[in-house]
Amino acid sequence: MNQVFEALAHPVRRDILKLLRKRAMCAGDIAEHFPIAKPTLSGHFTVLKNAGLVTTQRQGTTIMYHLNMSVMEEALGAFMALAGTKGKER
Amino acid sequence: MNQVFEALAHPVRRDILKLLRKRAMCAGDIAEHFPIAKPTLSGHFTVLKNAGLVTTQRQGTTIMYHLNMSVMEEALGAFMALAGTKGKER
DNA sequence: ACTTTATTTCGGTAATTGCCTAAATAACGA
DNA sequence: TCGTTATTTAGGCAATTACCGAAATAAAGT
Repeated sequence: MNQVFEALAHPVRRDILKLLRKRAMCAGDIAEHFPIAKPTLSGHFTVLKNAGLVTTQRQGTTIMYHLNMSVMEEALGAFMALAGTKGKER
Repeated sequence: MNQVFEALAHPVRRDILKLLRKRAMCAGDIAEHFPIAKPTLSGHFTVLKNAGLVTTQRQGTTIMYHLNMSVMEEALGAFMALAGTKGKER
């Protein structure tokens, strides 16, 4: 869980997650949304992957990045425990 | 909000918040819960304070640290927006 | 004014992070 | 197999972070 919080600490990584919330995307498509070099983004992908927040799936020459919702939910739960919120009742 | 996520990235800082969730505490009392030097903890306090997650209030020689619930809730909201959860309906 | 207690600031070091360009790898089509 | 496209890995650098011990500051009691 520590790796998750560390991954969330960088604004670009949070923006990547926000993009992937809509749909899975390949590295190149994601790169078009940011003014930083692709190798730098690749490093961010690695951080997100190691945290379990995204999964990858190669499709030919491209690699699709998927948001891992279950880990997102887990992190949300951990955060709520921290904030003192009882849970996500509805 | 970025400062909040950065503050949450360190496990010791998250543990400090967890402690303060129960009750406000002074720096010395908090220090007893961690095997690290007081100047190091003082640095963590500064990070939490700059993020707005805690507030301080001097009482004589001691300084009380209070959890700032409103900022915690804000952060929780930002996290939920990230996770795609609609909100904290109940 | 001096001492004690609580906490921070200072000065320094080792490790990590974030970024880049250049080079390597992977998959594909001609 | 050669060239093209997509992405990662390697190498390097500047800035930041996390930590410590020593010194400074703040408040209070004697």
